[in-house]
Amino acid sequence: MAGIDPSLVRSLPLFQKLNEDELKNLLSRAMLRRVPVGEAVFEQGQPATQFFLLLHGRLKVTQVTADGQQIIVRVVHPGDIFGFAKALQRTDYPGTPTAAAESLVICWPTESWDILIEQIPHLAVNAMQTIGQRLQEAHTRLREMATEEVEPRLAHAVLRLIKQAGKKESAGIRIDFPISRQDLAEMTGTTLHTVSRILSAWEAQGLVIGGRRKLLVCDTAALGVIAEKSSASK
Amino acid sequence: MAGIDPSLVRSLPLFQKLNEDELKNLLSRAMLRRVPVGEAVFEQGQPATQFFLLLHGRLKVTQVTADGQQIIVRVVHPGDIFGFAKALQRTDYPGTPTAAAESLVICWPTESWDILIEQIPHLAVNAMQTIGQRLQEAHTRLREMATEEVEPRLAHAVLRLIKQAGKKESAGIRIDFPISRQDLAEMTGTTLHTVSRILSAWEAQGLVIGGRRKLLVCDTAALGVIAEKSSASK
DNA sequence: GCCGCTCTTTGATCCGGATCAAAGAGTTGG
DNA sequence: CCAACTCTTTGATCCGGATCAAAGAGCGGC
Repeated sequence: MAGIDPSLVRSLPLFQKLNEDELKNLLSRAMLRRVPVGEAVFEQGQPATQFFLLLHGRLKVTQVTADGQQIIVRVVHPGDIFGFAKALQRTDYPGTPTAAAESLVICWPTESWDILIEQIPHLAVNAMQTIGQRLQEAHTRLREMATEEVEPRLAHAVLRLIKQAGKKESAGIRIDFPISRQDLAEMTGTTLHTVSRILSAWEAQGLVIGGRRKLLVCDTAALGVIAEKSSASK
Repeated sequence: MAGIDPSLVRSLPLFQKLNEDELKNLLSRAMLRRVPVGEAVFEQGQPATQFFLLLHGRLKVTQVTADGQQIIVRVVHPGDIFGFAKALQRTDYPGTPTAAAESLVICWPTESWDILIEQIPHLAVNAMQTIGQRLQEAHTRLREMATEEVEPRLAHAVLRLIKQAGKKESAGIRIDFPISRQDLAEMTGTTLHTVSRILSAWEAQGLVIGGRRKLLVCDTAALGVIAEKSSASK
């Protein structure tokens, strides 16, 4: 009913294989929603009534503990589907996706999931791969958290962000959305103080250029070395 | 060809809905394999040529880093499918499942995955849910690693093991497979020394009864309190 | 342009838990 | 029943990074 323009999503790999009618049908069930910076698409613990696709912008997915501690479990990039709790046999959302930049999402009611899967078998495969990749990233981060010190962990996190959201500039590669020291701390399991100190040190060595909610990486290779350096120097 | 007895798997929820012929067809493509204690079903990094179902026993899935550090990513319990890298768009196995107890697994060649999915749509749903649960567990552990101190983390890990592999006994609930202090350390991101100290303290308080590769939990509730205690005492 | 806010930087101190070291305790095989 | 492992316990020391504290710095609003 909303009548989302098919051209908005035509370029996404997920929909590449659909014909005009299928795409129209798909979009007829959906709604478009703008999410201003700082606003959450939904809240952790709420009943999962919709699932989503990010068109533009960037979302940070956070989880909070009972005592108010927060971590960033992942970043949602344009083209990613998210909030499909239904497929995971959940009735509520496990985290809160907050707009780090002005964002635009497509929403479907959860009831549509089964119908969509049936119409687009490719969607099921895609969803499975998506979850699979997230699982691998989660395991990688777990291993990092368990075995590495803070500096290599931060280097890994920054390299991942560059790979997922890097934008080439003359001076280096910029992380293409606003990210604070606090955010980086919540992604690596440390404090903003420690992140700040490390980034200052990197900046002194010319590896990165910092700034308020900004980060520009000048020497990717050097970061890679830091990321791989083992804590055992022997 | 191998002719696995259908009665072996009939009780598993995964196969409940199949009729006799479907089950026979399914098993005709599979092989049965015994895995003695300490042996790996496959090795991290090997090309994924098969996927598996654990019938009996228990497997610890480990990942090693370049510099030889190891962590336990998860434990595979009877009835779980594992090693289905194909579904995740991987060509090699991301971890090494080692038998913690004498185990029995069913193996299918990866080529069978697509055929099986087609014949048992339920299998796809099941696989998706399985990965979904693992993802949630991974995120939970990430949050714990990032925000909690060692003692609550260990308590959470033990409680999870009890839920997944607990066996009621007169004196409490036993973790139903051999698990060492080193294993617990690799599950919680600490050292065997610290695990040993904490378990000793718990034993002194009557919460658990330890032993060589053994653990019996007497007071689940008290462990729950430890697990939830916030590091901030204010 | 100046005020107030949020975010970042840097210094000083402290502590949880890693590391180093070595002695118990079960278990297996000869 | 003893020897040789492997696994666990416990003590002593040390240090990475958390915590506490406070001073910059960029940015938006009026």
